[in-house]
Amino acid sequence: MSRAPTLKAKASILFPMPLPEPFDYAVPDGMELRVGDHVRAPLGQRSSRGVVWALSSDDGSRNLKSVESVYDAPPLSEAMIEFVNWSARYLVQWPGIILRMVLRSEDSLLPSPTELRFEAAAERPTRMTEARERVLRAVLEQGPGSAAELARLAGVTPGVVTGLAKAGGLTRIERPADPPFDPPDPDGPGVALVPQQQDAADQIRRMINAGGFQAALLDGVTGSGKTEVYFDAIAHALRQDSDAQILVLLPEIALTRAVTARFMERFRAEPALWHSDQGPKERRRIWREVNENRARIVIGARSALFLPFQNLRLIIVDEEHDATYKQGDGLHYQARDLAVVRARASRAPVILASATPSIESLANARAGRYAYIQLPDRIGKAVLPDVATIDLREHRPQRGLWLSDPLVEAMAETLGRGEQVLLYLNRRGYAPLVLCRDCGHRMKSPEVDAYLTEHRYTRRLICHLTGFSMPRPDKCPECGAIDSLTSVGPGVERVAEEAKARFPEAKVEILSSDTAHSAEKLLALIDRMERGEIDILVGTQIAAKGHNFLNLTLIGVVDADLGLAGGDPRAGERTYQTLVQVAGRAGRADRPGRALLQTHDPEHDAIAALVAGDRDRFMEAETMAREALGLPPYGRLAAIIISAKDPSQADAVAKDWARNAPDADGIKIWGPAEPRYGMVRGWHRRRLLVRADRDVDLSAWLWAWKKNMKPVSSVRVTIDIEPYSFV
DNA sequence: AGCACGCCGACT
DNA sequence: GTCGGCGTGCTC
Repeated sequence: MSRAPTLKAKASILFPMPLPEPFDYAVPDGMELRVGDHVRAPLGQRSSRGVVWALSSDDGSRNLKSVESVYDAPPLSEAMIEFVNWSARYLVQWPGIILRMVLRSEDSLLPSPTELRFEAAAERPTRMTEARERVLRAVLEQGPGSAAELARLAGVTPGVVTGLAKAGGLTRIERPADPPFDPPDPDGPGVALVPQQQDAADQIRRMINAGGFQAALLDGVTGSGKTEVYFDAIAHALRQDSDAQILVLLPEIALTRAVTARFMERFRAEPALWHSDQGPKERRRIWREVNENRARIVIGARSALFLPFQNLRLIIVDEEHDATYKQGDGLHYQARDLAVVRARASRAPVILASATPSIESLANARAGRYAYIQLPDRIGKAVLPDVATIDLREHRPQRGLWLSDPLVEAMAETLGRGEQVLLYLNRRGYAPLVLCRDCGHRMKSPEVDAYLTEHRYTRRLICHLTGFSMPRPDKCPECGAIDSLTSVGPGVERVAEEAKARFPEAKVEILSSDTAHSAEKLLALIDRMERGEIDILVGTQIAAKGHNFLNLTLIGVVDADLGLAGGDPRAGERTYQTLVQVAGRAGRADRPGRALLQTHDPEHDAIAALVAGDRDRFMEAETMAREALGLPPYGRLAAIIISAKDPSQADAVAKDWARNAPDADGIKIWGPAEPRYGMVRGWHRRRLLVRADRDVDLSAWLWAWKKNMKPVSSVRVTIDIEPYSFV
């Protein structure tokens, strides 16, 4: 008589590491495991955190190690696992690399630690001292606080606070250090939608009602009220499913304080705000709260895509065209595209919103893959500004100056009316290049192939790529000539200097990532601009986004040609989008604004279309150019970046990859070539570019290629799907 | 990613 | 004689 073998359970565990596949472990007797559970398991000499990727029965053919322990936390959802698997395959990365993006918060699986705080007690202790008196005053003024906080406020040692508490003068309260998020209220105060907004909102409501995945492009000009429309969508999603989670992706998180306030007002609860420079405590809190489905509305930068949502019912990607959605180092990904993947895995709708949609999204909308929702008109009296060009060939500023006469005249008029001016130039610092007049030596960054930018305010030369910086030397490091170094080209500091010289009475300020390096600094500057304490604001990219400067009526674009040149097929589109955004800053109130673009090429499609206010014409021209070249979305691109300390080794490996590419129809390989920054931090880089027809499964082909190549230690190979910069 | 193993230079 | 540099290889 044979006994059925007792089949034990086997768990495949994925670790957040670059391992090629999940590893198998025995499930010990009595351990209950679900797919998605967070576990610890022995890996080599150590114990590592991982996730149960699959469960099956163990045939006993291999001697497996056992799972060590299970975390008492909700498992990752099936949708999450599907998302990780799918994006790993798409991005040609081991799944553990993607999982590492998910498990970024160290101790968020443990219960929230508690912190001890003290509040005023009902009665005073019998023994009072001067120090205790001060502590009590601090509590009454400031409310409850930790011993350290109260001690600092009262100017005593923390011992006094705890002593007073022991004596009965204070009550101890324990509370979680990571306070839970309150549920949002879909019926908070909202703005009544105008008919065109209502139409758009109804379309999105129908998508939500239908359930399941669908993508939509919400195409609305600046000021058309897109935000109210997606607020309505969020409210609707919350009403349909009281446990729904909603993700709102934004490109520039530093600018979301104002947005956060709007969310708080509309939904009567704090939204979770996720971005890269949020402190570890807040990250831990948000990760846990998202995982336990208490953080219901999450506003985040691109990495919020990897948060462990349990019941994601709606994704909104605001300013979907924005280039910052493309992650450029470490893991290369395009958050807008992965948002669509994530929505599909979650069987939920995704809304891509923009006033200047990307060519990719427009093409998807035209082809019917995305629903196309338009908001053609500005709300209220605000009108789009008048856009005109100033031909720099005709109105050349004097040597070393950057503002043409017509622009200066327009500034004088505007300031004379008591209105504000924004000068836009996407270049930080004083000058983008410093060179020696005697020997022609150009000041370069030591580890990269890039020029140093002069910052006059700090009197330093800075590399914007590596962060390297040095004091501005007074003699040429090459030929030793004294005072021969000269600053070439304009940066915002230099333009501000010129504006000050032209308008000595005006209050001039600079808005760039150097002057607004913290959210507070940025808000303070924006605040002063709004209150009219600044007459001329000189700003970079950072000034182009989402503020309402009601008294701003003139935008001067110092160099509208920046970015139009070069081999980047997206340059024209990006310039156009930025110019529309910048121009859209003017005349948001009932006062019409105008924008003046200084250019050497007024006939260029992007500039001409902007002046004509004819976006469709511009997009049409760009789309046709891309189609003719077989570039995205009419073809697929991938870059293989090979880097090594030894340049000849980089060359050899790059050539080896090129030689060993699998044969396939509809695929073409260019290179190896040296990219723009051919050397970064001592690593020499080479690049292969792959173009594939639309119907080719480029990821599958790249996988075959990658598996065919033997990894060479000391040489790094990175694959970048849909690269953005390949000039 | 970690971590151990391994094979060559300057130290008590 | 040994401590330790980081190149190479493995982890169910």
